[in-house]
Amino acid sequence: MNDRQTKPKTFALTTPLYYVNDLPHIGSAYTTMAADVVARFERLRGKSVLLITGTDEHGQKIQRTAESLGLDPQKHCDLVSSGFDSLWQKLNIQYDRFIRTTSERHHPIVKEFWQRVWEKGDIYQGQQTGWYCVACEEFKEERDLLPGNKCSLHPNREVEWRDEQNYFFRLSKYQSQLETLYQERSDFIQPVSRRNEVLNFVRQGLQDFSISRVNMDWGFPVPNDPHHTIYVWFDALLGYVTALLDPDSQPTLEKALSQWWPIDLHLIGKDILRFHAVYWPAMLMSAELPLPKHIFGHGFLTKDGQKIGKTLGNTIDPVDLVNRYGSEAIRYYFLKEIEFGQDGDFNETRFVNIVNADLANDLGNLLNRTLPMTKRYCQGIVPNCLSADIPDTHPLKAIGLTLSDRVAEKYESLAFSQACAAIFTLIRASNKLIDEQAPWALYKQGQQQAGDRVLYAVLESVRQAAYLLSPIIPDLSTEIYQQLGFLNNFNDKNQIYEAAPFEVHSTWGVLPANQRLGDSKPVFVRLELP
RNA sequence: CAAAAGUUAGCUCAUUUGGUAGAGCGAUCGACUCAUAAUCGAUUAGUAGUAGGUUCGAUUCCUGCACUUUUGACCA
Repeated sequence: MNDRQTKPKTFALTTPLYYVNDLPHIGSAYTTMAADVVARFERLRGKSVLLITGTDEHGQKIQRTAESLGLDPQKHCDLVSSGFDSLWQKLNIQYDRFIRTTSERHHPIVKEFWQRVWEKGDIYQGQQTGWYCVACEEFKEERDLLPGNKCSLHPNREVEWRDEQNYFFRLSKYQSQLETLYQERSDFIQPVSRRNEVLNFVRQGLQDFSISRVNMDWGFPVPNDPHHTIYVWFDALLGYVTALLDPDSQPTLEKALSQWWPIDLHLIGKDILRFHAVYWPAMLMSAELPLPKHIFGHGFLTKDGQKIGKTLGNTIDPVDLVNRYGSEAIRYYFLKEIEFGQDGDFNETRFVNIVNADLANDLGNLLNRTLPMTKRYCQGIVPNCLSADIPDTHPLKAIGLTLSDRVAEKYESLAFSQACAAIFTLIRASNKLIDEQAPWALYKQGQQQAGDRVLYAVLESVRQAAYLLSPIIPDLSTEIYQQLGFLNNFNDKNQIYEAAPFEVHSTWGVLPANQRLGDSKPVFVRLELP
């Protein structure tokens, strides 16, 4: 504790700032749930945590989408942005900052950063020439065009020859610095497969990229040249910086970077890896600012083994999903059943089966079969039993003694699935112990102490499991804790560490003997198959 | 076309440095009754994509082929 006061441990992490071109999809929900789990885990072990999420709202695509809907761009952004926010509420995401790139505090930060890079000599005016597809809003390589100068994605539209002045960022200048970075900090980009992608890309040689657009005004003007608008990515990445500002502090780089910088972890989908692993560090090098510690690019989701896409019409609506099944089931499935980092599949039948098997049958029922016996044979209080009286070789205690360290290691490496697997070995062993020891028979035979030991060991194991699972299923863990007679609420982010510190509650044997138990009822109701 | 990753029980995945493969889910049978038809046990199944090579021995190393996925510069 003293150590904590003299040297406060902080942890800042981000989700992407989601583009408000459309309503949130399941992929955004997936990233955000994972980020929330990391944030909750770090808070649980006593760190000061800043979880940043938000929305990216500039760019021509937004402007055009708004127009097509007959809306003012800002109005459109407000609507979609609040859609993200309300989904995060439904999914029980405890973010600390929600940054919108259209917020007025963001502009001075972007301006100042631009200025800094400009003074470094890393921004220059150049000519962007090439075939431009208006529908894509992209310059196209000649080799990608269909016969007749048609865009391959929009075969009914001819591309246009553009020759425009743009501002460029000297990315090429940072090639060797970036390569050194990847070399010296091999865990900067995770997982390894993502790192290799980046290494390959960078090895091929980096070209400068344009960071401004003309004929577009939904964005920030380039300082001293208002005909140009700052390119949306340059603006968006800096949202991570603006988000660090305290609500009442001045929007300056110095203020923003004074407290939480550098970011410990950028959690992203693999589609935006390059922006975070190449452009972003180069921009920061140019501005002479410290770099984030880790970038983790997770995989994509498929549905029933098929790529998800609007054209296929097989999208998963996260709002619909959470309305039908609740946040706990969804959080659990995506974190437990999908190897974080790899691509993963969502199949509704499988989802229901897994969640029922683990949360209702194994975990929920374990508590629900034990509490009634405790009521009947122990007057509704935790059996009068000391952990010290239970040998370390006891089948549950033996697992529980090393579980905390193993699980913490898994959470730290973002191996959520493996964390769950480790915890569930304890839960399954508990169900097994009850069957083998048959405490109801022990009590009927008058063997009170033997029965008490069984029930204590099981209740304590459920408690430990609930505690360690709380970053993933906080509502369920809270319900379990309360049925065990605790008052803790795992959603109370400012007090959970003080009330139930990790060093104590993550270990086995802390359930107080004679504690009065709460009311018992199933903590997780089985889901119906679709 | 090029590069990278992958192809292990019906499904989702594990198998630190090569010694004939494991878990969860599902299925079948049995046991028990404290419990949310829950739990426990047993069974089930894999010539580890394919064809070769190195080796006493390869899922694990090398090569060819097939299939899947990703990347190949500004698509959040």
